[in-house]
Amino acid sequence: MPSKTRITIKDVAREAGCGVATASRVLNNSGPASADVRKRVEKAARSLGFSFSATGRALQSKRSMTIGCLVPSLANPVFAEAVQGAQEVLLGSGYQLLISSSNYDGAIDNEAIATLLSNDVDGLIVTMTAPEKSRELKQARERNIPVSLMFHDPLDGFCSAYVDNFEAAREIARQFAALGHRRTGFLALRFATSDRSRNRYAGFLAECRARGLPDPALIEISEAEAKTPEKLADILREHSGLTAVFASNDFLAIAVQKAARLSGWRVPEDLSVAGFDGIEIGRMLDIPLATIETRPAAMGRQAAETLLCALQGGPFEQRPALPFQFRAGATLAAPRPESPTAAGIAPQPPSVPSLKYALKQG
Amino acid sequence: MPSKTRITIKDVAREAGCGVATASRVLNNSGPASADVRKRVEKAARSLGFSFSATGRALQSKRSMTIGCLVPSLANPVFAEAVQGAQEVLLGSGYQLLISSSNYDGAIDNEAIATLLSNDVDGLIVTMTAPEKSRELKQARERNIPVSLMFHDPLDGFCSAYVDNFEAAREIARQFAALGHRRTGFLALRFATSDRSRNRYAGFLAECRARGLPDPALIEISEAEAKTPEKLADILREHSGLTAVFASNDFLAIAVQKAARLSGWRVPEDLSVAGFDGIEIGRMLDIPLATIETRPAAMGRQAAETLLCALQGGPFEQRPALPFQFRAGATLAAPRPESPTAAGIAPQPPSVPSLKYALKQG
DNA sequence: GGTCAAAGTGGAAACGTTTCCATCATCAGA
DNA sequence: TCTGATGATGGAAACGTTTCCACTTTGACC
Repeated sequence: MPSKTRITIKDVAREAGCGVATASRVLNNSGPASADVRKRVEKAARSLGFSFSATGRALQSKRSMTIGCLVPSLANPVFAEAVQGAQEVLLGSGYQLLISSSNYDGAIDNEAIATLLSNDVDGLIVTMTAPEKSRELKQARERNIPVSLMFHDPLDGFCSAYVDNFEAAREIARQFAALGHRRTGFLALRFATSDRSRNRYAGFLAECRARGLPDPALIEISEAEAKTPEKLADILREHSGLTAVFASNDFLAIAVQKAARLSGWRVPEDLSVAGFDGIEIGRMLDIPLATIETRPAAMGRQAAETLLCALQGGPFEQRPALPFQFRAGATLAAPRPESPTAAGIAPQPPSVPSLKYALKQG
Repeated sequence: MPSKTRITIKDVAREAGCGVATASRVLNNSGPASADVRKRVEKAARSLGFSFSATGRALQSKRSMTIGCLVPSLANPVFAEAVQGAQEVLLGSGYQLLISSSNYDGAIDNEAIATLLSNDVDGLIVTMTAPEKSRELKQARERNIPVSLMFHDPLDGFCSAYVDNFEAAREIARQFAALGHRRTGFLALRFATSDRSRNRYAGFLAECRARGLPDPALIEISEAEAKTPEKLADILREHSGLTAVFASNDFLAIAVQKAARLSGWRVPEDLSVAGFDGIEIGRMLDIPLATIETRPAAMGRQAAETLLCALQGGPFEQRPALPFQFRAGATLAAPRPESPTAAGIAPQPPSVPSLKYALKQG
């Protein structure tokens, strides 16, 4: 077998009959060269099929043209879309995305960052369990490597592309309250490891208290339970008396509807349900899902843009939180009047299924 | 600002009072070293916070410990899950994933591969528009870089982790036929650029013909149409007389149901619908979606495993196609008896909503 | 005490690039 | 014709590793 080894700039220079310095200048358009040698070098490069070794370049220029990206999991469409957004921004920039995922494991988070750092990434885009106490993330800053967070509230010296989970959750509480719900619950997945989940609960709780309503029940569930409607139904039955449930993401909200159906409850007549994230499919459902609409791709784009700006010598500055929007669905209605706590409050018709909405471009 | 520059093995050697060769041997456990110097080097490395530069290593060892991965888009959960699967396999292996996406653009596909190659990747995992005619992919082979395809039927010298779309689509045709459907349609997204979509149609068509049924209508739609149920409804109305539609993926199948509802049709009484992929959410729906269940994550895992095996000196061999399984839902029923073509065929009850199923581990 | 093998050690080359610097030719202006 | 400037060119160093090789030290055995 011919087993061609890599073709280097030396090969090109030899073929063109010039020095490597000249070949480099020609191929990079980075210095003077006669028309003659220029032609020879270009021809040689083409005929040999030469392409630069990013490694050689990185070593000499101290810039790897690589950006590290860490997310909990690409199996979660929210993160996958964010990465896709970042990828799109980076596409024409010359930067490559080195990706890692931790499967929601805090220890792996930090390991992954260390690995990315030792891969000489020029910047980092990160969503992780506990950025505020990550030694590795601090190391990145000490090395003057810009770090863009995604989905997290802004932190110390890092920028973040995020949506205000606290405020968004308050909006859900408002919607529930406006319909007359008093006994509500928050269904939390990965509460311990997700600051998003915690912020959503905090906002939900704060607004309920501000309105003099009882504290919402905090119902933590495992991933296994989240994807098994039967188990979910059992859990919901343990929390009888709830008239509205706020699920910490849309997928969970859809599972809750399935669980409700298994228990013989109707949504929204017997139970109102709201989600979070605003995945596309929620609008396609028979009973469109009420939810907070966010733009994960826009977060990825913003994180990448901020980073790119810093890498190109511009300022590295925090931008305002990305907008969210309440999407009315058909999963919300007033609680049944026979519920004693809701007595006296006039029931309202459920939201119209397909409401027009628009989000500012992210 | 202190602006610490990178700490190299030279710094460690100086701090430990030994040569770099010795420091390297200690830190890699790759050669003899006295207990004394070993201790000094390790202490120095720790106190300086040393970590290897992957770039320096790559340059010298000619192995970048990096695997390039190209998919059409991470916004499609099928691909995102596949990448996640690959990532999981690679996690402990020391290999990093360098990722690219082309947004279904064949030109970008090839550019992206060229870029990955110039990043000295040790292997490639690829899903693209036209692998069979990609010059860049051939280049990879000439450089002896192993290439694992995903989702594509096996090709020339490349291995592929795939599911047999042709056979799977035949299964859908069988299910339709068994219920008595004659006038069927295939709803195709990105037919021109997706061999998966084409293979599915081919299998569907072949089985219909084998049974003496009329050719299914091939209905190509745009992405904009796919995510706008109103437009989809218009399109479906143009193809009146169809009693069953096979959508080329689950998301589309769900959109079809929405569209049918908009037209006042009921699923499955007025229209049977089947999807493809087997996304989790399909099972949570009010009317669970009949579909072909595949395991994208398993494809990613297999692609990565095959590659890893080759990179570690083992054989690089094609494995059999990954299993698929028909998932019965509630979106399938016999056509209405008033349909003249279906007269005389006994209508069957719709499939049970929640059928137990199991897939062999991928 | 002398010989030899083994273990310990560090200098230097190599990987592919870019860039600094020195050299050389050319040419305009005096 | 000479001077100085300008443009073209290539040698060599540097980036951070690993590994080859040569050298020194140690210790065992006769």
